[in-house]
Amino acid sequence: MKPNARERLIEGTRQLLWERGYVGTSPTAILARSGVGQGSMYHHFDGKPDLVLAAEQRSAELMQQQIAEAFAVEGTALERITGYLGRERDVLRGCSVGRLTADPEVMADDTLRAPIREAFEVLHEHLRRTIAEGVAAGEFAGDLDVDEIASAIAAVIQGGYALARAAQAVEPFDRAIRGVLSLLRVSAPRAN
Amino acid sequence: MKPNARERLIEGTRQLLWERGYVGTSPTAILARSGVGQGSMYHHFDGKPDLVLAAEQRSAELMQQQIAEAFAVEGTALERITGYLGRERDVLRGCSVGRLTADPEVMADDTLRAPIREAFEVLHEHLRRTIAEGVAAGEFAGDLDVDEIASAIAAVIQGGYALARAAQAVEPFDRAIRGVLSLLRVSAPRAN
DNA sequence: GTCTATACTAGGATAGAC
DNA sequence: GTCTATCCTAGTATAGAC
Repeated sequence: MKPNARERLIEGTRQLLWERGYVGTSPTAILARSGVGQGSMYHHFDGKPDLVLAAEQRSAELMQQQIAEAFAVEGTALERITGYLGRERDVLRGCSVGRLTADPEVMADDTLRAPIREAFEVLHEHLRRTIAEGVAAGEFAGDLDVDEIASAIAAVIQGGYALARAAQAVEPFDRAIRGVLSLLRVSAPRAN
Repeated sequence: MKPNARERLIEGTRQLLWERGYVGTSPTAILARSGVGQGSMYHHFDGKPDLVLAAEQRSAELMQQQIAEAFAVEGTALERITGYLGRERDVLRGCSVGRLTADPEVMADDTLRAPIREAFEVLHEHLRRTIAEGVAAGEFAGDLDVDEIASAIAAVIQGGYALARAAQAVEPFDRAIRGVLSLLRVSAPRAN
């Protein structure tokens, strides 16, 4: 029961976009990666942008699933945030969604940019809500701006990938994550 | 006295790399941007990788200059860090050095990766030292790991660009910066 | 639906004139 | 040193057979 051509094209394109971005992803490479022929691709999709959009939507969907799962667990706010940040990640590969922010073709086209924007909005909303709960529970300092902290945490993840890739080592990513978590922890009202 | 062809090729390539990355930067585009002819390019450089390396080195050099300037000012540790984070930046354009971490061709080649790695090392070192001074001066909590905080701050900058580009708005970048600074401030020993 | 054949443009580099 | 002409391959898409 091998997956159908359409599915394989989406997944092949998704992988290539993740590794090489929009310009770096050629139809020829997609066909080779997906193991289908030229005609099959143009039967299922209008062309490269159409196929890319489908692949982006898939990546965004997967990211949103992982976010939902990570934040659905029981625990304190700090535990849930720590859990999401500590998820198993192929750090040197980076983020399949964040990678696309580097592509001018994607950023310049509102349709192609939408899945990226939405995935980050969903992450921000989960972080925001969790941080607000933590503040309410006295876990974090009450004078923190929840949107600012949420953006800082999301940025640490994305930027952590960049630092790690530059060093070709996972350590800078892990350090950055531990750093922001230690700041969050230390921000706790003196009660603790 | 227009700049010579060599200089214009480096600057044109630097701009294109910044916008479009390695695969997205074609010799043809470089020539158009630089206003020189084909022969001129292959006279001064061995080919695309050689020219790209020169352009990368220029970007890394500029980044290191800006870092040195920002951290050379008088002030508390927090003021110097805030100063660097608040530097004037074309946020939606992103980081000319960080952009290249997305390129597999650059990351896979140690020579092409070196300028990126070094620029981030220099930034890390300045942040690390400044944070250590802040801890010594009682500005920040003493139980913070300076390397972790330095990595977190560097990551917020790079990740902030990604968030801003995804939203096509500067606000997420600014929020992330304010967020990490507020955590740093709030981490201060209760003395304040 | 999927394949192969074909077409056209652009990427990347060389040769040789000036 | 710089330019134009030329070359070959790969990117992107269409046509039409099976």
